[in-house]
Amino acid sequence: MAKPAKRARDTYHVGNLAPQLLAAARALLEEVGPTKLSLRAVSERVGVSATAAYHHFQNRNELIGQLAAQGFAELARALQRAYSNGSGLDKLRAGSLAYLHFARSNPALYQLMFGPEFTEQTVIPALQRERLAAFGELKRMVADTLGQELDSSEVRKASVAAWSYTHGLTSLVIHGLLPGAAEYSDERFVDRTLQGFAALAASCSQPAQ
Amino acid sequence: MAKPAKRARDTYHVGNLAPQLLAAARALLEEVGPTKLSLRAVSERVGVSATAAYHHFQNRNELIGQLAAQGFAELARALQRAYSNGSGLDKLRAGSLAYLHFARSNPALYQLMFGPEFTEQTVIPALQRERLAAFGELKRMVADTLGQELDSSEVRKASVAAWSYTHGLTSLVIHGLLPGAAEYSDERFVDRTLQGFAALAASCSQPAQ
DNA sequence: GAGCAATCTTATCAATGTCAAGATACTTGC
DNA sequence: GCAAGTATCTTGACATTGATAAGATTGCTC
Repeated sequence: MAKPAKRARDTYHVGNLAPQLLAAARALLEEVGPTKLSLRAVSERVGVSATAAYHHFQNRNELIGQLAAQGFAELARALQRAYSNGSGLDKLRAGSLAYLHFARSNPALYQLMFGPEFTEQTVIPALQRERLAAFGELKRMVADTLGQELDSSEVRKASVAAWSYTHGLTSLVIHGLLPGAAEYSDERFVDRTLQGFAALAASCSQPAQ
Repeated sequence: MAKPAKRARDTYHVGNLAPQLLAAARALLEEVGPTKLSLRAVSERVGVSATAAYHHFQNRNELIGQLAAQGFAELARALQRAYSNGSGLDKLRAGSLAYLHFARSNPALYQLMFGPEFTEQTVIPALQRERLAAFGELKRMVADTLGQELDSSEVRKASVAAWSYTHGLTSLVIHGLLPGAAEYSDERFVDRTLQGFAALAASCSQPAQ
């Protein structure tokens, strides 16, 4: 039986709060957008007081940092899956597709992951770690494609190039800066952009008439 | 002489406030970062009450929207200047350099320009206009390089590719996701990334052994 | 079961965006 | 010139939010 319950608050949460907060924040993030995620709204959704989160996270930045870290971990897994399932030369394209697909499925999370909240001072260790892990996954893909050492200068340069192009395209799509960003398919964006690169590369190798 | 000045507030600002607010906001933006720009701090810097801005801007979003629009206008000019000063095939590289240089000179502004604050609903007309103008400038550059019509499908695809790569690289550098983001030169980033693309393109054209 | 540490709540504060109402400066018709 | 009206600016206030401090509750340990 419950104790006398004279003044016992009937709403007293117990245990396992951090994961629940993260899950609620993750869901709320996509509902309200990356700039409007408030700790209070997250706490209310879990059914807990406004300050309970401070016993599990140092501050708001650590909570959204964990969210972003979680995002990078998922992105890395998606890349790995796509690459191992892809065939031949299409493997890198499959990686790009998976990258874009992840971002379009979690637009607010993606914006948070690359958002202005995390500077070199305010980045939390978990986020830094998952970031590097995701980039490492990409480097593995590139090294495999190029058939070169993972830490070679070639691989580093090509990885930055691949990441730049994919992240840039994704960022433009997510922000709605490209016409038809809402309805077009992932494949269309990726393939058209690859065609664009081919055209640029061709015009660079052979001087203009 | 001043009037009796019995209750006359000695701090009563007059005229030309909007440009002053924008200038102060622009400066403050780079000092405190794109997420911590408050209207009150801007107003205080100009020496005006906290709510004076509301007679010139509908809300905070419109003020920072004007800032972002201003940024795109400057970016377009920088691109144009670089392209017209460049020589031969280096013209596109000169454009990329100018783009990266602009962003590294105005990192907070750049993050604001591509930040999560402006969705398709909350974007103001001036920002939309300057965005399109800047992208138009890039399309002109690409059309000239390819020697094709400005509104051709080829040019559109190549422009998105060029913008994706440049924006992606810039974004990674600005956010400090690339090692040595602070000390390396613009040229180093751009040239190494272009080398990376060349390596990727080569490995795609000739199947792996 | 007493003591203790972890967890959760309530109360509170400072900062911020925003609105409403009043005060001040500029402009326009006469 | 000046009175009326409009644009501009200020004061005052409110709701929301991140954060801290202090007290209440729970579960663990001996």
